[in-house]
Amino acid sequence: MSLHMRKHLRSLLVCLKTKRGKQALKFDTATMPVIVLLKKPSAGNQPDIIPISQISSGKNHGHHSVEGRVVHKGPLVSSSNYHFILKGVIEEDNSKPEEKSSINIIMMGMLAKEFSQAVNIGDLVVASGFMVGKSPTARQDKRHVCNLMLSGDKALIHVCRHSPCDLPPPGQAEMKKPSPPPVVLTTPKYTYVKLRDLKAGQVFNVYGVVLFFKQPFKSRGTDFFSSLKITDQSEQKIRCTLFCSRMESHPQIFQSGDIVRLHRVKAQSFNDSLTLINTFGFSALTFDGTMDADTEPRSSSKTFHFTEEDRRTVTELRSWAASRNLVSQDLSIRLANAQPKMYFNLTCQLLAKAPIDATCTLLRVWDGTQCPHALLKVTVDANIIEGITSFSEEREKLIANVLVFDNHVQSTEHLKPGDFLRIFNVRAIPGSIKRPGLSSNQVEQSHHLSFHLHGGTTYGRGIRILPDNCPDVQELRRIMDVVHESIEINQPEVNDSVLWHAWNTPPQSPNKVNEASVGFTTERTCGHGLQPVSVSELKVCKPGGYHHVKAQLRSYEPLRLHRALKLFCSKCKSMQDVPDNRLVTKVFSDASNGASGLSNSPPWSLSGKVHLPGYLQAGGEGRTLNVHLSAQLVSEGRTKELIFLSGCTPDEACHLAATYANVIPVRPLPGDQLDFLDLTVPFLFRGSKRFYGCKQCSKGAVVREPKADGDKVLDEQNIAEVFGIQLLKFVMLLTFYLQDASGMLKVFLLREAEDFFNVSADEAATQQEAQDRITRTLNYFCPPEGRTSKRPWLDFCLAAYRTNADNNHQDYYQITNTRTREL
DNA sequence: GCTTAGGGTTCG
Repeated sequence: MSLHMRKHLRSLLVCLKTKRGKQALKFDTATMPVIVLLKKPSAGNQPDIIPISQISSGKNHGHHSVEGRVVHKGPLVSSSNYHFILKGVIEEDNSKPEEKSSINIIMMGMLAKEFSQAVNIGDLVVASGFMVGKSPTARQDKRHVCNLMLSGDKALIHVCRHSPCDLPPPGQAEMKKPSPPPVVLTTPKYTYVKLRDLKAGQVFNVYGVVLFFKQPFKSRGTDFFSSLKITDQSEQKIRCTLFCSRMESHPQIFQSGDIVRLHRVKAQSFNDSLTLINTFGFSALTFDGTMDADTEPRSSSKTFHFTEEDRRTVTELRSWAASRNLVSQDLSIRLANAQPKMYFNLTCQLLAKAPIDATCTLLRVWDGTQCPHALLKVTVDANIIEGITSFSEEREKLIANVLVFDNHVQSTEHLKPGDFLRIFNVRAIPGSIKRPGLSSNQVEQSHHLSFHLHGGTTYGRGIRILPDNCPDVQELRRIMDVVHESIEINQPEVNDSVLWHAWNTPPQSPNKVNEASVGFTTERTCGHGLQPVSVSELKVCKPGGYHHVKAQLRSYEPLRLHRALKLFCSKCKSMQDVPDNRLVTKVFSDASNGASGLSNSPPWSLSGKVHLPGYLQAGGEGRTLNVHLSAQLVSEGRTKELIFLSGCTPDEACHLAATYANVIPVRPLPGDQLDFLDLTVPFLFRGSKRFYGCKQCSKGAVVREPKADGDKVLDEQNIAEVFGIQLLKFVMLLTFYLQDASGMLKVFLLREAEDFFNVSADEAATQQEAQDRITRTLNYFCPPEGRTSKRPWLDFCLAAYRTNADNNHQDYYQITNTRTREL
């Protein structure tokens, strides 16, 4: 490839990139509508190229493309319907005069814009995914009687630059650089109408909250069909009937309450009410309807138009829907709550699938919870199972067999083990049902549940794969991780593993181990006269209030207990992880490298050097650090109360904290000022304790001379106050998964964690003994080597609450008025 | 080529 050609292509691609950036549109190079190629695509990679003369409006050109050289390129025109339109003409090379070998091409939408920027007159292009229409200008321009219309997802234009002669001669390379669009474009603006204002026969763009939906399914015709009912602030409920040849072009609705944006839908009267039907150029975006959820749209198209105003519309619809309690009946439940005869939506992970017969497929799924009812066991020949064929006994208890019938068998074909699914309108069927094709040696149980997805699409029956970024999937993964870990720990063969021992540093004092062998229990300290309820009863209680339960601790997280420690800001109420030691070391080291060490000292300080012995450094010969002392404290003989260190490591700060009451790592600023290191790391070392400040609430914190009036002791409180630092407090946060015969319940241990363990978070942060007590307690409640029967039954008092931000009516529970007692 | 389906529980 010649140099000027490379240059030209580079400038072309750069231009595409920057232009896109300005439009703030989503692009994926894989589906970029205009693709610049160095070679013509090989025959296998694109539809058949047919001669332009063979184009006819009566033919199906769905699999055809045409090739031609661009002989005319019109201006890019802004259009209210399609955002942009551009007309061009392509002509076949070596064309015969008697053939109609030049044809008008009309590009719409982003394709037009891309074409305008990327393609020049003289370029050879291959167009595919076009519609064929009658050319209204055929008489005048003497070109082909048809024109090619390119818009939407399928439309594609390849620009072929396969030989140097396609490129401009060297001298013209600069001139041929794509110029800005020849028309001044206004920002395209879509207008949306409220559902009450729809008029029959007209095409609209609308927003709506989904009240009901059916997954797209193959119609008897050529398209996938999906149906939904939406509403908006105008209180009108409107049904939508959508036909798209591609499954992905349908709105990707995961649950009722999702919000859809539909472009180019036509209002039609059907059965005395208006229905919306998609028309040419239809596109859909879908948003999570949950308040405060991400406003990232779900779309199969990479080139949708999405503005801040859209974001606002979504937010408004969300809060409106929340205030109207529109989607109160959430049919999604966990296996733990499945009851006989229930219809429900199951969000789960597929572990294995197996064809039973032509009308039935078995899906083996789990959602991390255990169904309280005995489940149907299905015996299937291992070699027809796709996915994991056998599970441990513990794992098997968590797996549900879902039998999928008739039309849904087809939609299981593309499912892969590991996929996260939502199965809509599953039915829990009690008792034993004979199924065709199943061997007779299946275990019959008197009271078992089986799960069926019946044929048909009533009530939105169907299966959908949920993408990884879906919040429900993330939640599921998290639960599964915990359950998975807890199952692994319960496996005897894993019990001795290095991992397990690594998590549990052996208790420091052997005496404590003996004490621990006696065990622990919990007791409630509240005066509530409440009768304990079962976990499943508790879940159906009205929100709020206190509840007593008797349950076993099935698992907890974090399993690595040091991660239960958090830093809490009492001012902004934020909670953060304690920074990892490697991160702390890096911040210290960056600060040392950035400091020259030669700056002047603040006027209030006495500066000097301190020598540290070599054993602190690996193989080092000792280090000399820059130190600053408060002149006033020194004059009062209180030299050992406070020292500022610059260029030190965290270990060195710790080491000096044995000699000096307060050690503050600093870095010199230009001039004679000192500054704190990044507030990610401790700003103060006192004895074995490290103190952190809130980044958010400590803006404007400065190192200044500490005031130590009279004999006032300098501690973390008054040091933080003097410097303007908002001190963070250690807290503990654990999640317990409590279980009784009726189900599993996730509860938090936060506010009263210190009372619960009878250990302060500060102690847990620094003292081995405190850490041991927590570890021993949890090991007793949830024995790593133990089976369910070994877990003691524990009494809890729980406070139930709903957070304001949450609109999916998820209840949360926190352990309160409960403490552990040594037996 | 211009339909397909147009919500309201099941064969198993």
